[in-house]
Amino acid sequence: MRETYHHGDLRRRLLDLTAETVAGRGVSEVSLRSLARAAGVSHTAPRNHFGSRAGLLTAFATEGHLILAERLREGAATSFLETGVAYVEFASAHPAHFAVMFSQEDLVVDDPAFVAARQQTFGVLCAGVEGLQDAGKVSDAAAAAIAGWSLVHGLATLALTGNLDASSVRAYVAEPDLSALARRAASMLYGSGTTAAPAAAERKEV
Amino acid sequence: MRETYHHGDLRRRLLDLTAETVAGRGVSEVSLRSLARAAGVSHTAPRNHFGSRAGLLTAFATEGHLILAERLREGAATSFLETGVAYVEFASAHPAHFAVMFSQEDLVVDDPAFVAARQQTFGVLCAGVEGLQDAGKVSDAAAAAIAGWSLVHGLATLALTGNLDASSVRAYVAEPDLSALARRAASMLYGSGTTAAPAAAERKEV
DNA sequence: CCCCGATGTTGCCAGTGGAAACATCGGGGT
DNA sequence: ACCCCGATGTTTCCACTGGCAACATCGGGG
Repeated sequence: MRETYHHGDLRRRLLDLTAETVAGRGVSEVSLRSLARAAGVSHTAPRNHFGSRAGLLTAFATEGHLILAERLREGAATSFLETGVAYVEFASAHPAHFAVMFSQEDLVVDDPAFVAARQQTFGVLCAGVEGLQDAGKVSDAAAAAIAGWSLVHGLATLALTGNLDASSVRAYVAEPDLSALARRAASMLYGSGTTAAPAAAERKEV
Repeated sequence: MRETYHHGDLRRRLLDLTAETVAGRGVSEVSLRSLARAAGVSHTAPRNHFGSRAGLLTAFATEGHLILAERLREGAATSFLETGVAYVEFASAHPAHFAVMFSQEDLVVDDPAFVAARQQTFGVLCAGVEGLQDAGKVSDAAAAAIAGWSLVHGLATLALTGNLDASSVRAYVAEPDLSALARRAASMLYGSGTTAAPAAAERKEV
């Protein structure tokens, strides 16, 4: 009843080890050989599952997009603002996945599974913007889409890379909770139209 | 009258080769040895100038921050909106520098020169936000600072990593000019307070 | 004039990605 | 029930890289 022949699901184990390594020491420290050692297999075993280092990172990024799309759908059920908050919360909860997903470096960008998973993420975002447009809450839907996505993506990126902590901007933001900060910042963009009391908004996120 | 003893300014040459390599094939393809070969020197010559691969990338990132800070000062002379536009235009004009500056990976983050240069960038941004606050144009200066920086940083990041082109969001943005797109998106954030006719705003940028 | 530090070279080592040839396990077709 | 064959994993090899140590060279300043 073992899931695979010899190891017992080496593929799953390698993806988990990737998450640990990226979160702890950065994506550049991810090597097929070190992961193989950690999993107790020979140094070419990972190639049977991912083909190459880029293949491993692509599979990892694909996993990330599937999780993110699910989180965005949950947020979208509440409001477009919460969709953005969910975006930042995903980055905070899965920093390793987030870092790899958008690196576009060392990724097999035309991998079918990856492209499909990424399309799910984009699909939820675009659906949210269409909702705003239909409700007449924004005049320039294109700018709203780009601005909203850029804002949450930039906030997540800056927070994860430590640039928020290291900067003198830190003097402005005593806010330790990234979710609350995301809600405050995003409210500035859609403040009048989408939510009157952003800090009190209820959420169903895990 | 040669600037250096043997090569003629190997340091400058290596930084230029780094820009070419990062822009063309990604930061992971930057190796001290390949750059040394391209410069026609032995494989350890770069170590005399940068100490290590991380040292090279840190020097490269430092150079980027000095350029960015200068561009931001020019934009800040016009308006805070133009400061944000200048941020995106820098990323577009110097994609290699931008990618390395915020990677926080393979960087000697406590390098004094790097920290000082980064502080220049943050200083200009914070000064711009203080200007907005003093003018009473924003109520929540902290959120405004984070939101503004996040928006332009996210837009630049998404554009450079190709996620803007690859996504179905592309259906919304026929806008080929990244500067104009940045102005449209940023206008949504400060539209009422800082500029009435964003598209017509004059600029002194090069 | 000559010493010494900046600059560059040669040789070495360990770690890595990748490929080929081979071994093993066990499910499915017969 | 048997055995073939593909999935999984191993062994062995190569080229490239980062880093270190010992050495060579250049030329400005004491």
